[in-house]
Amino acid sequence: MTKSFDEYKDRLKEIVKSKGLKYSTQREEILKVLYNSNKHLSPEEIYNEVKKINPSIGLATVYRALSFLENEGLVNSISFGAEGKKYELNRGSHHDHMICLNCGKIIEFYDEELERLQEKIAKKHRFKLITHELNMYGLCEDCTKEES
Amino acid sequence: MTKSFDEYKDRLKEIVKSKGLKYSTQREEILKVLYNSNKHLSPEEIYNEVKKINPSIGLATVYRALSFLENEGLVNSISFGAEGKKYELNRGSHHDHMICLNCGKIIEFYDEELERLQEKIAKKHRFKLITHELNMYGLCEDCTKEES
DNA sequence: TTATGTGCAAACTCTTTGCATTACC
DNA sequence: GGTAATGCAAAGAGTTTGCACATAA
Repeated sequence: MTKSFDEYKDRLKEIVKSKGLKYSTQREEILKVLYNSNKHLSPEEIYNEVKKINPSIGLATVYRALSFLENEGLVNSISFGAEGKKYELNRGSHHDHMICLNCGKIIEFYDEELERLQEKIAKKHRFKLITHELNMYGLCEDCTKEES
Repeated sequence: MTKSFDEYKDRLKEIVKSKGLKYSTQREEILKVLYNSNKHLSPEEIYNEVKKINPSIGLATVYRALSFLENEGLVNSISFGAEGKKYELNRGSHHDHMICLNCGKIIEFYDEELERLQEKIAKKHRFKLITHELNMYGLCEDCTKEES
């Protein structure tokens, strides 16, 4: 089952309150854009989306809000080679990514065995694993066909 | 057994020749810096190292050479979250990385099972895997002790 | 000789920061 | 009313590009 936007909004309110900070509609709007997107968005893309709701928002606010939201764990970022950072809403489920080198499509996946194996590898090196990022690059189904 | 620098140098000469390009000492010097380093270096760090050998080299040359060397497969880059791209000599063996969030140490590792598992996952999604990058973030042995 | 590679500086892109103003508590 | 957050513009950091000159083939 998928969470409603209000649940994320409430979580944001909680965080803001617990830190003695002030609530702002801008942060909420940015969160909403990420909620409504099923893709990973760059700061610039997020900025353009939010402007549709709130034309007077500034790019700096987007950057500041994204750092804030990421620090608070509401949002995750993934960084592709040269293309820079992209953001997605943290929907509570960890996953990794396959990235098509031809069309840029991103396939998210989660594999239990993969998670366990990483823990095992970390342990072998006496490394305390906190998080990880796995990006698999190649060709998606459509682009494989296209190639032939 | 570990390859001598001349082997990398010869490979560079081969590539340059086969493409009808011209050999330059700058590219060789940059390759040498990477050969002598056991760490991942940023373009800036590489620039500073090369300047010790060749004080008149320009930063732009370093960037151009790194792109070239990476395209030709002599060098690999890995991109950490915000810290940008770092480069290492491609010593022929694929590996992944564990990055200590406390001291920044990078542990390289290779795990056969992990490679196989990724192939399996890719196949399940009809994805043609070409390459991948796995970064595991956490605490290295020393920093785990320090924490207690 | 001729085209590639280089060094320098300027241009560009992406991100952060300072500051006056706005808006939440 | 006091302080955090915003919007704007300017500053920074990192990287790329244009151009004249140097250099390998």
